[in-house]
Amino acid sequence: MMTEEQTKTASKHTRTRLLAAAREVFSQHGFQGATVREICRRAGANVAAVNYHFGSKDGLLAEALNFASLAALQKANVNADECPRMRLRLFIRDFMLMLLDEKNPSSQCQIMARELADPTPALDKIVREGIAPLHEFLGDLVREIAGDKISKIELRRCVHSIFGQCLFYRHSQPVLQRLHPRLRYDRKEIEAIAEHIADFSLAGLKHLDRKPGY
Amino acid sequence: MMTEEQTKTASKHTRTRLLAAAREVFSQHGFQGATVREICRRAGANVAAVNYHFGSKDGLLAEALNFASLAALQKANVNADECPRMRLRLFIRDFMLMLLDEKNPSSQCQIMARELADPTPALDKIVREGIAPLHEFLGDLVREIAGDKISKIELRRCVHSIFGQCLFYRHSQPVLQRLHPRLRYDRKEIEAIAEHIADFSLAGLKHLDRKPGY
Amino acid sequence: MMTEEQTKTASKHTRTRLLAAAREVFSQHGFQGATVREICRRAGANVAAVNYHFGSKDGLLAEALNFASLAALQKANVNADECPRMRLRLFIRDFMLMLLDEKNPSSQCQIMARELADPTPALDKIVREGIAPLHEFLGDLVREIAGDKISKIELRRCVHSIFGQCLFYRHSQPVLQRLHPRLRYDRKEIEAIAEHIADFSLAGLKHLDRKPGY
Amino acid sequence: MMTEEQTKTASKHTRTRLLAAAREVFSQHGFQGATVREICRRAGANVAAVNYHFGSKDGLLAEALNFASLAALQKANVNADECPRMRLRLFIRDFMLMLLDEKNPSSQCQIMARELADPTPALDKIVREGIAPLHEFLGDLVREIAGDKISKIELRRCVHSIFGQCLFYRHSQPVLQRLHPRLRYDRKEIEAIAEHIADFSLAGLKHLDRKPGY
DNA sequence: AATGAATGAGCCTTCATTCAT
DNA sequence: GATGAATGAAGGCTCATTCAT
Repeated sequence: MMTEEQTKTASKHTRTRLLAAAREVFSQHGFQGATVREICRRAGANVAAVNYHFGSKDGLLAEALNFASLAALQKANVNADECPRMRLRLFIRDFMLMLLDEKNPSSQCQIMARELADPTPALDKIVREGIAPLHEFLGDLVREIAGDKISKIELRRCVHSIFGQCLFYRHSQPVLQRLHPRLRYDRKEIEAIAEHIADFSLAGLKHLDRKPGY
Repeated sequence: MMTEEQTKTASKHTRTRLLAAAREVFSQHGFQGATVREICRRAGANVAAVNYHFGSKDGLLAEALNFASLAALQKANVNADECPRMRLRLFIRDFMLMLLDEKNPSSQCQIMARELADPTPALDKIVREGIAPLHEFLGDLVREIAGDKISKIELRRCVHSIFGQCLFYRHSQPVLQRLHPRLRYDRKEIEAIAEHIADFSLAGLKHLDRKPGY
Repeated sequence: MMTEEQTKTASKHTRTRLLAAAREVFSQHGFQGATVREICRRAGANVAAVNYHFGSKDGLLAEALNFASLAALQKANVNADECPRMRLRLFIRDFMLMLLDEKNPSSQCQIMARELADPTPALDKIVREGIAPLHEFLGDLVREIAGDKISKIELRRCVHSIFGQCLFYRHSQPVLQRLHPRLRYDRKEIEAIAEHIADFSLAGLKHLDRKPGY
Repeated sequence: MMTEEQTKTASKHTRTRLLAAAREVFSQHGFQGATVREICRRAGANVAAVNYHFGSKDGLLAEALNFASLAALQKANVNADECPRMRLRLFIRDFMLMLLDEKNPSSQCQIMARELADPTPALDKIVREGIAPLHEFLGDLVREIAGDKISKIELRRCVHSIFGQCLFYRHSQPVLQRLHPRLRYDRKEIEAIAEHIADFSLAGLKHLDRKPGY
């Protein structure tokens, strides 16, 4: 006999619920900080469920990773019928929304961001399939904006500058909460921040024209 | 019976050696990843030493934190007889050297950077005594450069943009190692990166003149 | 949808395949060391198959036991048209071949030999249906050789001496592999060992004539 | 506050008590069948004690092994002022007493006998330090009895025959208990068995004279 | 002032077994 | 007749912490 609540919870397959719970817990506590027990508890499953479905905690992480949203973001950007500078704006905005959306507590980006500070064996896969393509994508976009005069090294550093500005709001979130306790990162605020980063970065990129070779 | 070497090592108070060891281990493995045993082993002390001297692992972290170098960095910058833009260059360079210097494995900044991703009770102290003053300092400097027309909000975001670019190289180090395995962050490379960040940021700041209020 | 291969494999009842797999795994890893999963995997069956068909791991062991080959060995020996001493030689040779034959990985004897060291509930059945008749058989044979003068106690000890010599090569196999790494137990070697045991034992039995009553 | 019982139990150092408990449990259940929890329970220690003192279950087994009694047995035999045949009798008797003494439930021999059926990483050490010297010792003794005409191969097989007879009473104990439920292996019975094995074996060895080269 | 020994909570994993279909 | 999914008990081990000296 199940309560309605349980029925509802159990309606999705345990496997799927485990993945959802894992994304939540991993993004909140990091891989090391997360416990299989907590994940199973949230998924309404037995402790052994993780090992049954994914072989190990590592295996669960590997499957919890999902680069679809990152790929979608890139695809949408390529398809946008806009000039490169505008597409950079769009990219930063979409990326920031993805990074900071509180409504999606199991955001892939949060898990990935966690991995940076505390790498696990899964980081190789993350870099290969998630981050490297993203850096390449942004590199291409920056090249379109900055022109061919920009050196490879400088291009890379510009990409880092842009990602650094964006990721700061995720990595430093616990700090920012303490520095500015009242600030809420709602959609409007996120878009404003994205606009700032875009302005700031486009100005930075423009500057390179006048200091070629470097 | 102790060898001379041991006597020499033990001559510094165990307490001091524990702190040094803690800074090393915390900066390398993060708070959660560090183990009391490893710290005591490196300090040549007993497992119980940490709890004896500092009450707990948390207490050890709290005492291991040392904001002197951060304060020194700010003081040196204020005293520099340079224009604000040049002082921003200096600041970024010194900050980056502090963040990435591999020769100083117990860098406070590395510990603090770790804390961002995985807050412990010590984070409050870190933010209050280390990060908040630093943000304020950079805020003042940015204001000197950008002028009074810049809004408070915009000022804050510029500070974030600068710190974000700098911290990226620390937070994303595991990723960067995989993306560019050959790159070594020696002093020359760090200074080049700092120069890029300064150029990029100064251009970003300049741009604000033409978009006041925002 | 099944491939023809699978169909062919599955054509034997799952039950039968489970028994075969169980004999293999039990003889290789012992009862405790064997896992239901491994048995089911080798049988190409579901994890639940063992419990479905045999109720439990214990039940599987009970059914996996098969004393047919032991009975056959005794019957063949009885039917051999030879003198008792020659029949003892035959018996030891056949028993050793059964014990050590590597080509028959699911040998009953190997399972039974395992049981000796680590009794399970199945041991009662093994003793009753397998070992006790065997001891009785060998006891009769020894009596034929040693004559009626030999006491019951002494008879029993002689049976033990013979079985002990034989079983040593199975029980101590891991040790023997380390003591004499190069030695291979092929058919020729096994027969040579059997001949030695027979010689040694017949000499031992003969000696009793001169020391009756003991 | 401790009860007198606890005080008494705790009077020996935990480490020592753990070793005693381990020998008991290992000899009763084998390495795999033994649980760290049970060992700690019997030693009146915490579950973590084993890992603290011995690093792991494996480490505990390695330290629980003690070849002193085996070595003592050999030394006593060498020092005995007897003829080789008599020394073989003595050896078998002492060895059997060691193997079967029920008053010493943590007998090294019982642990070693367990290892044979289910080898662990410790078996290498056991063979190297315990069994190999023992086989060598018995080999030398047998050569003294059988003379130099005996081939190396035959010598080895005789050693195996003698050890096989002795070990049978240990390995097959669960079976023997079921075959002869009334029989008790008290000192008198053990000595009688040892005498039988010695008689049987000496007769077996004598026989070799008449069948040299083999 | 400091330590070696010991603790207990908790973690990941394995395994035989059971459930629902 | 048989299965994939799920369970719960238990196991070895790690770790920060505490105890007795």
